[in-house]
Amino acid sequence: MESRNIGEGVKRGAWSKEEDTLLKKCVQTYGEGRWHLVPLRAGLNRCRKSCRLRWVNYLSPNIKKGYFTEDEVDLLTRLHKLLGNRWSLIAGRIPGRTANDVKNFCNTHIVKMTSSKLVEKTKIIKPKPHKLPKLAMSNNKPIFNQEPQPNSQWRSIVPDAAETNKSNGKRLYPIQKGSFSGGGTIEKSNVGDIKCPIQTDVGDGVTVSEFSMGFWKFFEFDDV
DNA sequence: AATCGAAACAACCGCCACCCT
DNA sequence: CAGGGTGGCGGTTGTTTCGAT
Repeated sequence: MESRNIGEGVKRGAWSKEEDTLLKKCVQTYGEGRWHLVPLRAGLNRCRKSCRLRWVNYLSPNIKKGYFTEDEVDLLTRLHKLLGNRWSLIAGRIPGRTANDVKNFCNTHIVKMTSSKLVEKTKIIKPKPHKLPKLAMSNNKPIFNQEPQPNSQWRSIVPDAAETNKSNGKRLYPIQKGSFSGGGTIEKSNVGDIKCPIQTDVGDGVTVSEFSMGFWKFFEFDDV
């Protein structure tokens, strides 16, 4: 790939080893974030976005390189069916893989698979009414970070990981299953089948749609 | 060995949400 | 509250690599 200098003299195109070294040193010294300061701190003639992208997709020590394993493909396929093109969200559930990796993989494999006649169309099962223990509510909103009840089925609510479902604007709250301790590596043995959404009346006129996949459980609140 | 098309990978762009002033 | 700056995301494009002919 040729390097191009366009516009304000900021370098574009492929990164050299020297640039990688400068960026690595900078992030190791100052930490991730504050990307607008990185070009200055690192002495790089690159824009903030380019620096961030290079680190996130290539230089970060957490990145797993190489082919996707069978388990990863299996998990990725399930997550893509559930979440659609939410690449960063999917990548967050597959240790070591970046959103760009996931996106590239899906663009070359999953799109092909779903357009193939070899793959059966996913059967859509209509949600069924389902009663769950009533959630603690305040002003028609669920209260998070509550202590798990002795007999509660779910615990470790993760409000920081809440996402907005772009198709309907509702909020998705991932909740970790109580039988699994911690948020460690996803193993195939921990990942069960994706279940169809279940609608639950939690009281106060609030309906919750529930998805579950392995030790992750998603609640989608109709009132937000 | 050369050529060509497909696949894989890397990077850019535009947009949007959030935060701060 | 409004506006600007920043970070992050998804879509897209460009380049490289690989495999078949």
